[in-house]
Amino acid sequence: MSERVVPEGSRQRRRPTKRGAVLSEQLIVDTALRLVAQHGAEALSVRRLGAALGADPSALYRYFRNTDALLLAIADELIGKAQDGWTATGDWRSDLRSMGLRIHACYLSHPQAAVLGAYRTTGRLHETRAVERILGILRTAGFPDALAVRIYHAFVDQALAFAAQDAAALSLPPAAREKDAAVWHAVYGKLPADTHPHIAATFPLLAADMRDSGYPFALDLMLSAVEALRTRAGGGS
Amino acid sequence: MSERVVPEGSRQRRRPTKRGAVLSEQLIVDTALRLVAQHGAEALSVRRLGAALGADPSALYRYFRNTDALLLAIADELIGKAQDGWTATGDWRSDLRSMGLRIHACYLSHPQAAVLGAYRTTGRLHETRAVERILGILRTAGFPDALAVRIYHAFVDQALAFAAQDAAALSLPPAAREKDAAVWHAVYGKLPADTHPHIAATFPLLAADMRDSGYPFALDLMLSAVEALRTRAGGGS
DNA sequence: TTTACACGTCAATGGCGTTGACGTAAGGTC
DNA sequence: GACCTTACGTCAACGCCATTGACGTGTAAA
Repeated sequence: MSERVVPEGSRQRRRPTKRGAVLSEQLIVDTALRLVAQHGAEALSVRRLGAALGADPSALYRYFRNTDALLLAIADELIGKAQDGWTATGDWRSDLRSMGLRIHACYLSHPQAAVLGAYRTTGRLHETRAVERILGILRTAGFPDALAVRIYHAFVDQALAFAAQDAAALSLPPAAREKDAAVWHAVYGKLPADTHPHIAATFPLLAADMRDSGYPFALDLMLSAVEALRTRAGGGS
Repeated sequence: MSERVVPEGSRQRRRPTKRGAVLSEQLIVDTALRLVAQHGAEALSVRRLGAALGADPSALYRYFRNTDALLLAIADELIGKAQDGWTATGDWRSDLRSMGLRIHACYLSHPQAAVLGAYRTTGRLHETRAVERILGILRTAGFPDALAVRIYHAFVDQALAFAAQDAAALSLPPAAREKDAAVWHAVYGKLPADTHPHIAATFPLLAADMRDSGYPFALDLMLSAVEALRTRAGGGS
């Protein structure tokens, strides 16, 4: 069997579907994002996507080898959205900080899609750009290569992991989400001090703190530690 | 339709299956964990689990309302396993460190369950015990309550987020996982220095570092930052 | 105008979770 | 031991899923 997928660049014969849609990689990814935004991650199937596009489901296999390839394309689109309009200030700490918060915020604004792609390596355009930028921030700041790489890895994984985690919680079915939230008061608020003294002693603080994401504080902790490493490693400024 | 599931406590008629197995909630959860451990995440389906138990797949619906309930039961088992045999040394930093690494490692050994359970608040026994322990470590170390709570939150979310993230990557179908790994060499190794100078300059380091989880280093960074906070906040020792 | 083939369509395969109906054997009662 | 109730294992079916090979049509190049 010869390859079914034709790379987007060398595509020339575009033929409308029965229902008049003219397909393209971009149209498919956009439609998929819209589908997920409107009906949740579980609404994303080849069959439904085909229906939303006005095409036979199997037509998608002319554009993506399988659903996994499609997922990667969607994930990369998200990474791109997160970086749109970002510019470096030259201060490594605030640059990393803004980059991290942007990734987190962007993924949270497309929670269902984030869940699907946050742990993938796409190797696509937007991803390589992000990698290059973050590595650039660190190396320009004077971190030696080996250290810059380790920090890059920890930083990126942390941003994506928190983003995926918070996105996943956001995209639970409303019933399950409310029930999970209620557990804090229903269970933790009622634990007796003799069996759970530390929870009992801090409960109001705990319940308040757990309502928001732990990411911003975790990010600042990481950046502080990195700053300490930098001065010790002999950086200046 | 009356409820199909009978709570485990009030179960009295145990009837062997055709192939001689006597089912129970515990046996099902254990078998599911074994299935995942032996044959990978994709081996966990109701039909295969039924086969592994020597029972008709639909028999499971006498014990769990649906697969989600089954997966939550499995996840709860995981929280317990992560803490089994853990004891405090009294040194807050190494206690937090071992707790974080345990959670991470335990979740990674059952990826499928970890993915589903890591962002849920169950409020069940094992979970409250873990919360109490971690808060205890921090408060005993002298952190004031408000700070202890913020650190607790960042620490736990980070451990669970990384665990879920790495577990998700692990539970990809083998084909996709290998492809993601291969991308590092196929794409990042071939980026030219004029468009991606930082990636080109650090590629061997990058490819090597990305093979492992970023969590241990991220955890150490967090602990270092916390230690700095503690001395500044006026703790002793 | 002709020709080649890209690509949308169709039909089929084998997997999945889940459900309603059914009968059998287990347990309680006498 | 006989009888009843019903829990629960089994069967068959439904509708979903991703994926694939064959087919034919319309497009674009020659």
